Amino acid sequence: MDGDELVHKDSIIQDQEDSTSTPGNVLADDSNLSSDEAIEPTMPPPKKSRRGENTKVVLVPIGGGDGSSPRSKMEIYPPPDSWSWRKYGQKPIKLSPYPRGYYRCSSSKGCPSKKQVERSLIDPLMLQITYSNEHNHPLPTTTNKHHRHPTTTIPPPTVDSSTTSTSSATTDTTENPSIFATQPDLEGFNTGFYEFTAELEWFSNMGSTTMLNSPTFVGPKWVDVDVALVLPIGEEDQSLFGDLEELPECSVVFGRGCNGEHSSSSTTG
DNA sequence: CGCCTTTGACCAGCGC
DNA sequence: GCGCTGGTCAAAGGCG
Repeated sequence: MDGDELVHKDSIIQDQEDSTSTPGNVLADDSNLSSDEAIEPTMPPPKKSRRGENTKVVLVPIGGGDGSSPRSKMEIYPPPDSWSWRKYGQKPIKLSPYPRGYYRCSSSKGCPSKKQVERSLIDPLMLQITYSNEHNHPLPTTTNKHHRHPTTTIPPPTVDSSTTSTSSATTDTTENPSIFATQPDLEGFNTGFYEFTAELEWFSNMGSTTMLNSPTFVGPKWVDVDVALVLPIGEEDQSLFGDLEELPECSVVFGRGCNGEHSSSSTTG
């Protein structure tokens, strides 16, 4: 399961924009990423369809570089990107044992950019972030202007020894946020690709990126990933998505959802 | 004082 | 046409 291990340590980005983009030019598509949001003329009318929108799905391993058990579930930090996100809702997903968080860009009033954060079905250690729309404003120059520590009183973990290590006293994450406060050499990343990572700037912060081009599990089913971005993630991200803890009732739902698919990819150890 | 998180309710879209 | 699920809005509470 070496291959799977890779996924656990890295994140995966994929364009989920209808079929306008072909798997073949996914890499070249990065240059079109800026225009992909521009909605091509062939795009269907902007009707309020709940799917098939201009969205980018990102799989982020919350297992951290070490891939050890998640921690700091009691603490949540702002999204590890230069954008300011404000949570405006959270709902349990039918096919997912974990709730889905809805975030909206608060960097600008009229910014339509949104993102949904949910934990992967097959890999509880993976976070699936779906970015919608594009920011209609420049990236905040002041890195991490908002760095609050919302002492979100998340209900005590369901003591699920299978997924959580019940590591309560883990305040060491307070050090990691600093990495977001100091934007690394993004200039070295100034390419067409950056256009795309503009909203995923935190990815570029990682420095190391890897493109994948293989089927990836998206939501309740596997799909052909147009483009996948693999990068490491810090445990601060785990904290960020700490609120995506399993739902108490999900144990039942999860049972049917993780039939063989789940074990086929995760639970390597 | 301002901003963010949390929770519940309501509305819209999709599938059967 | 009905039911279900997903997505968004609004109100309340808490913290910096």
